[in-house]
Amino acid sequence: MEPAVAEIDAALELLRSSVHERGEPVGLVVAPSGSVAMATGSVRVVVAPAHVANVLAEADREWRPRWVLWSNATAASLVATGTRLATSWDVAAVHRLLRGGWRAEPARVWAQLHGLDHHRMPKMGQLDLLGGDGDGGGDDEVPVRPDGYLRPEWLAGAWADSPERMGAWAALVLDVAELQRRLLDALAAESATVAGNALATARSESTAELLCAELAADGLPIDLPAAEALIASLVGPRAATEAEAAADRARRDAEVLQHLPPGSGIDLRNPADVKSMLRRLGIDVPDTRAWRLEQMRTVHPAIDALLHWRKAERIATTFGYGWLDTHVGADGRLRGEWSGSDGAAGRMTAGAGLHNLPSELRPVVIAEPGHVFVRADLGQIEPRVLAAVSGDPALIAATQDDDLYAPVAARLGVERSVAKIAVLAAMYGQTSGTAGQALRGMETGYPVAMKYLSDAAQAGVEGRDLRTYGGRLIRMYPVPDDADFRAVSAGRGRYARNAMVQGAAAELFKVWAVTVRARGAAIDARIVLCLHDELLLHVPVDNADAAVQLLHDCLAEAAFRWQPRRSVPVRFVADVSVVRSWADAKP
DNA sequence: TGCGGCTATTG
DNA sequence: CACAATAGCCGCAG
Repeated sequence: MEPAVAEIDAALELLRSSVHERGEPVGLVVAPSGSVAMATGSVRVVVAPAHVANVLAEADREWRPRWVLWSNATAASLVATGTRLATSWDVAAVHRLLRGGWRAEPARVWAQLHGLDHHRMPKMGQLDLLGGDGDGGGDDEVPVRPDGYLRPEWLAGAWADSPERMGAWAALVLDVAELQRRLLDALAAESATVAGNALATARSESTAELLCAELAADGLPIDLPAAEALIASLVGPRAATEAEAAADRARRDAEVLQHLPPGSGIDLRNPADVKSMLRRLGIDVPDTRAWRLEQMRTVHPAIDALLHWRKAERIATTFGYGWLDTHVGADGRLRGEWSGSDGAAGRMTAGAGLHNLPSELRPVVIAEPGHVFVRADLGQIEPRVLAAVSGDPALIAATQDDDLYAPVAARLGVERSVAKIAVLAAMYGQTSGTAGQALRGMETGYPVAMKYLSDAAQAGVEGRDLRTYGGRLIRMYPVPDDADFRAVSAGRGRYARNAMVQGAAAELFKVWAVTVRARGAAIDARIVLCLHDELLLHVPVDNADAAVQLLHDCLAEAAFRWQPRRSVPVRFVADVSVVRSWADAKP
């Protein structure tokens, strides 16, 4: 039974006052039907699908609450019906921040917050053979069972069966967020240097999930005819039938095979075959990767042909017509799945080739009529982040330069190129080659930063968990007994060393991204791509200059918010350009 | 059918 | 290939 409109208005007014007067966050859930439930500590309201867009738009604009969501699936369903929220507390994102890993469904989050074994969570339809109630007992209308676990029926969707249940589900997510907030407070109390800003990270990571939902829905503008033409130029016209596709494949293969004795039966797609082919040509290589074969292009014509074949084959299989058909809509938008934080260090990831699009294909990423791209990438983000998180005074001083490697080279007394290798080697844990000599200079020149990195590596080797500057848990595990101990633990050391830098960089990047998202709305600047240290905005032509300024201003704001207690702040720089095609931005 | 290895691409 | 990621194809185990 639906409440009368007057009742809803009265309830919304109560909700508004709890947000306005007490600054309360609002739990928000969306049922499959499109109905929405909202809850504060004292008020619950359910809104029918027809009114959701209007009610949420006004509430978001007028009340500005922090919306509490179970996950970005909620944001995705809202975006699908035209609602974009300003800020959120994403329980799944915060769970990943607090505990590492990827899985963060409500049942698991709830169990772990309450100290319950998540391996023993009740499942749907499970009979309790020890004689208890099969459904866990207690009141079905309450989401929590007497044993403390959430009801599997509710988790499977029964929460949406009635307005009362929806209200309870929205109230529950609010309780979960409060428990998470307390854990973050405790974290800050126990380790002010490492996780003092974990609460801020929780907020920016949450809002980044809203951004991900929008990125997935909006997509990246592609000139579809240009893309078809480009692919055709690389692998030929689109095959009409399966047989035609096979013939095209055979024709490409023949370009390589013609350089070999006939009937040698080489499968170019089988690396072992290719390797034995090379051996018959008198070439012995440990593997057949392109960088290794590159130097041997002139040794035998088959090698050059093979490398060309590999290039075309990649377009044909991964970035060919099938890719266009699957991921580019009729509206010319390339859409992929977005994740706000991957399992390791917390970078954003994307599917559909959005993060590994070959540079050859970038020319077809073209702004829509009346629009331009404003592209910005952060300069030398990782060493600057290392300066910030380690607090190394000399490295912080180096960040004041537009080119951080220039003062580093001066301090080490080496060429700039050597300084760059040394800094990167320190962050990645490289010890071999030319890096070794330069690294010794780093030890004396930047001891604080180097100790930060070696402490991280040591923790990794010993299997001790770490937290990034923003509070993300980097889970480390003991090296298994049967493993090659030295090799595996060295790998763990490199992984840990890098995760602390890459993870912190990802956190700063997301603060920047959500700041741009928020401030950019006023000039219709939409983020259409996030690429680890790069933002691509799609902007009306007339607002391009404003967007350039916006990107710089938001970086300054993000850097300030991200490193709140530094008396000498690290300087971050962005290279910004206005372009019609993404390819035009390439330096 | 799922998984590890190899390969290619990106930051 | 020093760190991270997605993705496709191959051979092999089950």
